[in-house]
Amino acid sequence: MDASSLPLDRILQGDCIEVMQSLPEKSVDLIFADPPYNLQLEGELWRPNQTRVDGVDDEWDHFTDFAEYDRFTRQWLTACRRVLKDTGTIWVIGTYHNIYRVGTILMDLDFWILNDIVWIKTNPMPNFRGVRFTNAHETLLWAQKIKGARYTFNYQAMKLLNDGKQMRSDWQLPRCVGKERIRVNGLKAHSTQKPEALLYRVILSSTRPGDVVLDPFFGSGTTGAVAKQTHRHWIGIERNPAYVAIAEARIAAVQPPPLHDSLASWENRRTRPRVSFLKLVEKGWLKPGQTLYFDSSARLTATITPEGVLQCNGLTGSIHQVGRELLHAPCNGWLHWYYLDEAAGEKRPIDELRERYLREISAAGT
Amino acid sequence: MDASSLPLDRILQGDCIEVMQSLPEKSVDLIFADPPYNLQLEGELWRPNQTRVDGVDDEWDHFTDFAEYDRFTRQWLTACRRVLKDTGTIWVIGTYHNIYRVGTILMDLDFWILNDIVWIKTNPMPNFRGVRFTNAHETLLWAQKIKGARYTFNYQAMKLLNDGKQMRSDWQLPRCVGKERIRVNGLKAHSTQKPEALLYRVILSSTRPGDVVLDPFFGSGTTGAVAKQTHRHWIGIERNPAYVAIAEARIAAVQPPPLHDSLASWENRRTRPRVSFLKLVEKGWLKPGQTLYFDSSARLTATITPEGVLQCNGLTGSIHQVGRELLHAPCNGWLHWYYLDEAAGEKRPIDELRERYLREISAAGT
DNA sequence: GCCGCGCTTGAATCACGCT
DNA sequence: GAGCGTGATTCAAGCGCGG
Repeated sequence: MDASSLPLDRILQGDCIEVMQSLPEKSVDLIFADPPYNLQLEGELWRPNQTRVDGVDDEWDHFTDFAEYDRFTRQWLTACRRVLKDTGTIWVIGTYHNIYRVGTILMDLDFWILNDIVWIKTNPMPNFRGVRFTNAHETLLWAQKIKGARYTFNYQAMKLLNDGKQMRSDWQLPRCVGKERIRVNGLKAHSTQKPEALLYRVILSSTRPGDVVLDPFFGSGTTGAVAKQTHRHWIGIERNPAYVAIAEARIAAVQPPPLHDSLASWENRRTRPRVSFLKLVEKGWLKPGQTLYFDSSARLTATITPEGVLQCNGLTGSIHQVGRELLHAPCNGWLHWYYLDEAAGEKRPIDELRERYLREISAAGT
Repeated sequence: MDASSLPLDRILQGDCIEVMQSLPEKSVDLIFADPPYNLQLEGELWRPNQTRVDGVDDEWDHFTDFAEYDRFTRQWLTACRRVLKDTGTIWVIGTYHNIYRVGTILMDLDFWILNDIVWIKTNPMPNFRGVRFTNAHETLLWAQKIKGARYTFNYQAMKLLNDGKQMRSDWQLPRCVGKERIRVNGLKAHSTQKPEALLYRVILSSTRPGDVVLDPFFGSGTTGAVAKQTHRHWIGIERNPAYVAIAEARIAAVQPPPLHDSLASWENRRTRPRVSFLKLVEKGWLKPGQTLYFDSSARLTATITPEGVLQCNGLTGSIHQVGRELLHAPCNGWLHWYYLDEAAGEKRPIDELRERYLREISAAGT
């Protein structure tokens, strides 16, 4: 099989080590791997209200000892290394049960760690017995195949995702719950489905549109869904046919938005102009005296001044500053204020006007 | 040297492996270790006898470095294991450069990880070149010497420190800056001085007053300062005489507050005396033959026997055992059974009688 | 339609001391 | 050291229901 025969945008059913060995070498740009954690749970766990916790006891998470887990880890990481392009990078997620062993083996196989990232869960499961600290995070390792090689890092896209400040190594995101969690007959389809927001940061930060993303432990297919959503190619490998079916249906339902007006198109365009809110007033798209609505609320409103700042309950400041006061937290005003679109008769986010402005000046420049 | 000759509240100048080997075994309750990790700059610290071979290729050199670091790590962790009591625990702090190797070796030496904690820095150094995520955290591993052994975790003290909710594995604390940072002639006395708030959580969570805390990489002495402040004994080991002098002066200046009115004192529900249900019958507060009501229900009832156990539908057992049968789940009987208070004409929880009993024996003891 | 309340649930290495 | 009896212990979200 040569590089041209790479099976793109498909799920390959089978053992990930064997399947990867059958793929052409140096052919994928990114690997995201969510391997078994080797949790080693013993006995039952009860909540204080006398209900039982439905823990992870899947067959795929059973290993006899550390040596077997290490051998397995070394094998699949070696296979990953072979299919990665020399400029490629790999992400691996885990908890203290396995991530220290994975990190050591990554280093031993000459991967070069670029960052470790902690996914801080806003809604972790508590420690019901009060005998340890609440396990409220998981760890992601990001490593490049070859130390010193060129790699993709979309600094500006990450900065925009983080309110205009550099993205840090701590990511606060909720667990995968609610509508996003896939259920079959009311039961969770996969015991460890990851949130799409997590994969969104992974894929957006370290690939470009059109790149190939491989996930050797595909599970419910979150990696494929987000890759498709962000206009990346994807390859999934999954042993369990039931998971394959679930992931296929899930990804088929994804309708990617147009590439050009999403963060997904943001490569390292460090020169992307920042837009002053005043520009929108100067364009006449918003007018002094006009009302803006915070988070689409009918009650929280502000008035635009001729200087392009907001007035709200005696408070005057930028869209970010006023938003910050209302939220009592850091605030990217572009993402919180809405204006009344009279033609449509509905509220629209002002961020759409920023995008429109950027398209205009971009068109003028070409 | 036997346990009685443990050199408490002192700094021992020397190589930590040798010094620990000279201490009595199974003698300390807690170890906090902040080991060096930068191989290239600090290699001499852990391989005094090694000579570097010129002309080796990168791969060999690279392997040699990891192997040497691992050997050093295994040596000092083995020495730690020897001096720890069987009920003892150890904390190790590091970054992605070393913590994955440390974690693996900890596990290989049969330490049992209790938690990994991420110290999220509220004021990290930015990534000036914009080529990675801002490195905004460090990792602490907390492990016990022997899996399944009893260990100290002051759950309630931690909960109080965290606004009444259980403490999580993510700790947001600033770096050591400002007045706390020790300076000599305007320069940092130690390049990696840890904040006292970090050690406060470590020591408070996992030791009791009077326990012995050992720090094999004592540096500027933060561990000793916080241990003294919280009425724990401490032992510091440090190679560099300049650091020893700084730490000694620093700790001498610490004035511990009274123990009793701080979180540093140690009391919780787990350690108060257990009450046998029979005691309430002996006191005459409940009588053989009397009826108890489960969860205040009128239907589920039980009869007290002279032996202080319950009879319920042919079932006989303790308040916990019978409750367990009724609930089909683990049950703390104190919180589920009610008795009829004839004077008040209403049902009252039997836990109130336990509280009354505890007050009586507490008053009698003083 | 909105609000508030109650129920459910989650990658979890989840007790401890006395006999 | 094993067995056994006592008894300590939960947070954020989503969802459904009733007012």
